[in-house]
Amino acid sequence: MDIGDLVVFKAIAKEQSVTKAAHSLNYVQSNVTMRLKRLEKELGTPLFHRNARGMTLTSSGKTLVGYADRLLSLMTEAKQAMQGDEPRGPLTIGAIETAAAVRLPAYLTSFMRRFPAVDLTFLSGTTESLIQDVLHHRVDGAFVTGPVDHPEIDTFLFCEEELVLISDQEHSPLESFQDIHARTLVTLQAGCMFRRRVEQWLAAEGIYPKKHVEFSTLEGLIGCVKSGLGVALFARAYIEHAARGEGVHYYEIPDAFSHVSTLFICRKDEHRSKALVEWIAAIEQKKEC
Amino acid sequence: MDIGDLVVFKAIAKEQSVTKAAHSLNYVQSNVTMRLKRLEKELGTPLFHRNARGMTLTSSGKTLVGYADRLLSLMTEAKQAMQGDEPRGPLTIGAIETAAAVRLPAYLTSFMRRFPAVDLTFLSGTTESLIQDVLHHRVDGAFVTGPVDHPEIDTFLFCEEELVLISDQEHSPLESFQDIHARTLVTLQAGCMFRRRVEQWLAAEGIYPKKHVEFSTLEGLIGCVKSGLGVALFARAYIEHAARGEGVHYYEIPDAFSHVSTLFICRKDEHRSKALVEWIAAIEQKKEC
DNA sequence: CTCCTTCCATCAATAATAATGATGAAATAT
DNA sequence: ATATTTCATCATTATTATTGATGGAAGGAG
Repeated sequence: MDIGDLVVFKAIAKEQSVTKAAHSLNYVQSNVTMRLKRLEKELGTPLFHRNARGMTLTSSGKTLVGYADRLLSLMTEAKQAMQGDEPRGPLTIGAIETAAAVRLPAYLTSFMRRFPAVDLTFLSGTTESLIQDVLHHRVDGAFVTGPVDHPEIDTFLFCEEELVLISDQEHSPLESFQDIHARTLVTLQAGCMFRRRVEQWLAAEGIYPKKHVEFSTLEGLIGCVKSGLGVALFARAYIEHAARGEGVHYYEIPDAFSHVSTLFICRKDEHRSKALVEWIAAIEQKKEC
Repeated sequence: MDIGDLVVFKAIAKEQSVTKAAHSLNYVQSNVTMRLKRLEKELGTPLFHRNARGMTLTSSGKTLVGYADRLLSLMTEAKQAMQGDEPRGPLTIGAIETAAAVRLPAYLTSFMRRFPAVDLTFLSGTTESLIQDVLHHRVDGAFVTGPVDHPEIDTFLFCEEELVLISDQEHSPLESFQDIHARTLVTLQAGCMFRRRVEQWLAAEGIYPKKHVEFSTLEGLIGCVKSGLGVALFARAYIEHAARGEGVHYYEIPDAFSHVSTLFICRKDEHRSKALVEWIAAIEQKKEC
């Protein structure tokens, strides 16, 4: 069943005449007749009564008018959904745990409020896995730890984090970083930039923690630090946010290792959906403030 | 936006590959590529990411999948609505007042229960106007007073009515039909078979009523007879039905004028909708009982 | 690293389909 | 009766869809 035939059919039904329908469609009469015949043949039922003065719908024809209307309006809706200026449709964003936790929620809420037709999905991963996700189109973009330098990827600075060393308040405060020798180091799983940074720093300082425990979630990690399991490197903003800092000591570490940038990345070359364009625009606008 | 293109698009989305989609559709690969390109051009947005190993949906593509599903299933539904064995769609039936009043309601109720997908519409008229309505497709069929003899029309006996003369009970009962000379004759509007029959009969008897009042509805007519306005010719079944006979005398008239058949008529040659075929079948079945 | 395979895009040629314009037949209105 | 209006049919032309062959780009295997 061809859509064009349905348009022709509707015109005939409206004009109650093949000739008039042909005029209104800027077709020749015989063409309209042929298309109607094809439609009737395909459906196996006459759609019009042929009167001497024109055409009137049969029972089947009346039924088809309803379906034709629905089909054509659904098709129009589909086109508008694809072409409309308003962003809509799915937008899948990846984020490392740390970014997802503190800075994103507020941003995300305002975006969803502004573009309610966008169907936002989030998933988390490590910087490395997210870069692969972006390259393979598994996500439209992702928040990762900088720097990222890849010929296929565009980067946008989202925020800068300062890493601090955290420990619990039950143990006596650390006198110097050398005290870490006697403590357990708690990190997220391999691949997390926080973990790589802490390893770089400790290697530079010549410090080797007594033990190493690996966690997969941020909340789990911070809970363990609080309960005295060990020390960890963490984003200051996150610690200071929402009273998560209670029961925790924190210590600044050297600048060279403390500064971590969170970037939003997406593929460079590709066509970007309206939703993604707006998402990036919102990030750049936020940076200005 | 061509439906065929949407089918091709869905195949590509399902197979995540132009080549595989071409195979599954029994097309050549280049053809599938072309159709996809056309669709993307028409919608002004890429629908797939081109990876080296195949195709993955873009954001717009994901949106379109939803619409394509809806469109295709609506189209299938439309076809089934047109071709399905179950009667459905509009069925417009005309009836003279007398038939519509007594005999039809029960029949109609059972039909609607049996074929809920049929959208039944009723309208009333005179035998003459209804014959024209049938010929001009304004109704699919009609109940009229027989006999009907027209080369384009098929007839089916619906029921036989016996006409009786009715008068009120306030006046003294009629001693003979000659008493009608002194009474008012109440009829339906011109064109009603009851009226024609009463005129034929009275002419044959040489009776000329004092006055003549014309009504347009049955209930109005019978109400007026009851209140003593005059006499009328009426179907016995209707008078005896649902206590309408209270307050009314009735008198049999000669056989030659008393028997009236109610026929169902419809166009002879035309394609008949499933609903109409069932409607006629039900009438013929009823006759057997 | 190179070859091999797999995938999609492009293009020219052909097959299929749609649109046209002319003609005919049937039914009304003049 | 005649002119007019209607839709159907048909041959012709224009357009579009499909094919088959070729090329380039990206992984995977050796």
